[in-house]
Amino acid sequence: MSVSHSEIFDGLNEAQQKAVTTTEGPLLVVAGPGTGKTLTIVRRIAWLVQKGGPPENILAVTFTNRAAREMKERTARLLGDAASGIFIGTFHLLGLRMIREQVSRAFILLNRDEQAEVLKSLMKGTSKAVQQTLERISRIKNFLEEMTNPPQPSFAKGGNVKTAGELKAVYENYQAALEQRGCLDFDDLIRLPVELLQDEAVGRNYRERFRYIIVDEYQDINPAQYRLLRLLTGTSGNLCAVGDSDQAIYSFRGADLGNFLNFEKDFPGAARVTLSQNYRSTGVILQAADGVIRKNQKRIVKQLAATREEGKPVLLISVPDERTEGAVILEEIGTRMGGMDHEGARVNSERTDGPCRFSDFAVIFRTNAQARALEEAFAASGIPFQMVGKPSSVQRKDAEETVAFLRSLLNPGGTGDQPRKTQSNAEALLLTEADFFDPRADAVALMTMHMAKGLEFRFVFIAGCEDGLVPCTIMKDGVDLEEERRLFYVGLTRAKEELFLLQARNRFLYGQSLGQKQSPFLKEIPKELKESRTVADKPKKEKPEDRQLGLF
DNA sequence: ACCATATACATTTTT
DNA sequence: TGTATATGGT
Repeated sequence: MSVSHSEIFDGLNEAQQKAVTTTEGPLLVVAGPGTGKTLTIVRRIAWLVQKGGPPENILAVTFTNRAAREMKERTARLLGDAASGIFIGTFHLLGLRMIREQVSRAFILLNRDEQAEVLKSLMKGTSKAVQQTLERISRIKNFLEEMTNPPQPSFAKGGNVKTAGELKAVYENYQAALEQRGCLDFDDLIRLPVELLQDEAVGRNYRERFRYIIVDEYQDINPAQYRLLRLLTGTSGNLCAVGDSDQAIYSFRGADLGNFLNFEKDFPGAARVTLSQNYRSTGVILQAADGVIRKNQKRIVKQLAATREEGKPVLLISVPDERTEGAVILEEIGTRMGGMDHEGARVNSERTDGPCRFSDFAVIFRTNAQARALEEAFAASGIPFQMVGKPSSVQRKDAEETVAFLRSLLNPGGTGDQPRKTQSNAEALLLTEADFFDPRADAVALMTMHMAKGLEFRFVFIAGCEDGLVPCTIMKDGVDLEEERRLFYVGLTRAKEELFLLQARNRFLYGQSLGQKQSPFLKEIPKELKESRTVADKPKKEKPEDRQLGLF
């Protein structure tokens, strides 16, 4: 084949090499942030191909289109044509393909609004009640809830709770309606393949085809995805589970960290490789992050080792309110960008780390409600920024038009004889708003901690490091503190060079003021790693940021 | 059918 | 605080 031994192992450390070459039997790859996880997976795929097996035997699944795209591109770059036979894609794309192969090529995939429309016609109640019922149907389809279970207390507040019997009836009506219209919802893309694989012949077919399975972000799989994998793998199959217990941040949606923690019990004889060499962050950032995450109990412990310099201390900045928070962030960005000449080219960049681009900066926060103040500050400054996960109005329109067009091509009662173009385009329906984030756009990225996973930036600002927000306890009690800590950890470990943690002493959110106390997680960062700065309550008559902002 | 006003309410969300 | 839904008047 086209790829050489040295190309596969070039630049890999020992652990990465082991993760690449341990191909037979179950394998758990514990991959901390910035440890070359994707590189390792890509090289593993190359190794499997180089060993001579058909590329069709390889299945690599991820959660996001973003991750799948990256993996696909890098694999193609390394392997060329040989890469085309490998399945690299999201769980949902895999399910989609299986349904096409086994059931039908012509069906319509319903988005959330369309689901609601279908359900609305089948039940009485407010649209809120419809949403809640939809949520329960989704939980059932993902095996998070039994159909016969009594209603969860968390659903009781809407006042439109269904008994188990009522729910069952609505569920069945809903499914019948989908079937009648030739529709599937997103959950069906996993649920239905799980059902199909129960069939002995179908199961055997796919197990023989997918001899080598790689699953990225294994810590975030939910029960439905777990079942799918189990059915594809069999008991002694070659399942390579890659993930990090410390970055499990989707349990609120049914992701079950237990799958990751118990992998070795679950798959007896499993080998384990830990990738702990970190190539992303400074030593200080890694130690700070470790100081926080080590407080968690539910984890597979690993000690990240820095390969970069120690770096600057983490800067804790206390500001009077959320407006100052934005201003301080802008000021720090301005300082690092230096001035610009008339053409917009940057001048004055004598940093050893190279000149900065706007895209080297990210502002990360816990709740979307915080975005407004920051967005306003950025908009007023003229510094280019993009909200990750929220497409601009132009992008939204684009996406809507594309989806509408694609839908117009699909005939519900189709014979299954769709033109090829339509078939592959239909996969574009799996695209999500997050896929419109353009990493090459030279703009500061603003996003929630959840959206930040998998990304990295030279300079990271975490806004709203206050008790009540980090961890986020203002809305609900009984918050999973460990998950909140992981979320903060994800935020911290996005930073390559400098990390800023901002705390507003007063913050107006949801019509009330918060933020007297700083986040308890800040105390978990060893004090020798941090430096504090306080911006006084009353700024002087001329705000310092005004001068700096004027440049842009 | 429409608009104005009241009132409830609020995390995170890969597909 | 703001939004989104509910209500009440015309």
